Amino acid sequence: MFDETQEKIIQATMNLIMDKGYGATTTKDIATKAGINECTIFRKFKGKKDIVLSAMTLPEWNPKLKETDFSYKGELEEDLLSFSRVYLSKVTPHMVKVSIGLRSPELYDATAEGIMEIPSTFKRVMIHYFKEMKARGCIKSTDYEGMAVQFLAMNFGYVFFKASFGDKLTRIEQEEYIKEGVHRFVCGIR
Amino acid sequence: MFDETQEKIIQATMNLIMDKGYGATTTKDIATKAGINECTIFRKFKGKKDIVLSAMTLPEWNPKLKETDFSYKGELEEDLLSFSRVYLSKVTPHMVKVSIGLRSPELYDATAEGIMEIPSTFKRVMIHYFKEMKARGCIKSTDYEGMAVQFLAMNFGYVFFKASFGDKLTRIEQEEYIKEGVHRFVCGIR
DNA sequence: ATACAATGCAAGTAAATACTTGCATGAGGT
DNA sequence: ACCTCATGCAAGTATTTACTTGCATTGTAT
Repeated sequence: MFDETQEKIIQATMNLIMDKGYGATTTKDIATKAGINECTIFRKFKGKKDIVLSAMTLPEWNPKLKETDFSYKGELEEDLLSFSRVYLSKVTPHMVKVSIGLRSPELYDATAEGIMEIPSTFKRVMIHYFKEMKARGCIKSTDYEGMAVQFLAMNFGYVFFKASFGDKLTRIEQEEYIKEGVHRFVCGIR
Repeated sequence: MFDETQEKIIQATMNLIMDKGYGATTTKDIATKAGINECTIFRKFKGKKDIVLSAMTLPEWNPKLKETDFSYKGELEEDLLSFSRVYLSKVTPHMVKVSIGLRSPELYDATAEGIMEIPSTFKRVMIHYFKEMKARGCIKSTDYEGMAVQFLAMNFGYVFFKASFGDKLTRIEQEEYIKEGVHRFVCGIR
């Protein structure tokens, strides 16, 4: 799909975007970081925007979340823990930084819908799961959407904090956070 | 502190930053939105950056959260609900948009510490509260930090989603979200 | 009325930046 | 050995943008 040079350019571009944002990333920056000449960028891509658009075709920079990524076997705590792990394997601090760095009028149209897809899918899957578990009598409330958004927020919040503040806000590790967090969440809905 | 013209400029600048980010906001944009001439900006402020720095001296654009903003009377659900309300009165979708729009290398040093202050204070207050409630026997776990971060994430996540997606991800209203969410959280820790 | 402070207006400057072009060079395949 | 293709290099262009300046105008307080 992309040759070596193009990959170096994409890599450099996305790393710079994570740091400084799209607008503040110059093509000169990109060339330096990629170890190539600036004009090579324009021989390989139509323009600066095209680099990002190309990156978006790669799962590395634009992970997709499908309903089929989730599986469960009917045990609340175990299932939710697995949902968290799937979510956090896609929505990494890395990806959060990218999607914030991409916020720019020139890119808004191209990226906006894609960015909402992951939380949207996750919410949908969760609602479906909660409904099923309610039917089986494992859950007390019928506030499916509320539970789904709360569970999503609990997971996303953690990643966002790690992306923004590193270990400065909390040193709790991801696995520990979700283990304890999911446990409390399950106690709350059971 | 600031005269009428300066306030118009600050208002226009911050609104544009919420939309497009600091880097993409031009002084021409600001002048147009404020209904003034571009050169007036530079008569009133040292430069573009100075507008933002001036805005940061106003509570409207840089809300502070103090430990004394929180009060409680020892009833878990009631207290946590009140904590949520205090948090959400400061961290509005508005403010989330501002702090994301401010992400820019030129402003990083000036804003970075301030941005972490609110979650940091909130976490500290929560940990203190949970410790006290544990001592009173109202809570089972001793994972104070985990509970605090989870509670923070639950609140922040909701605001962030509203800021990013409006009502497109969920139409649940804030008050309903925290009422149900806090209730489940309390069941989870009690 | 007069003085003064604030602002508009028009024109301009210097720097940054995305993007271009013509030519030289060098490595790999045939 | 030769050809081709990718890339480096150097120079350049057009545009945008933060910021400046000199002068005209207006509103307000004395």
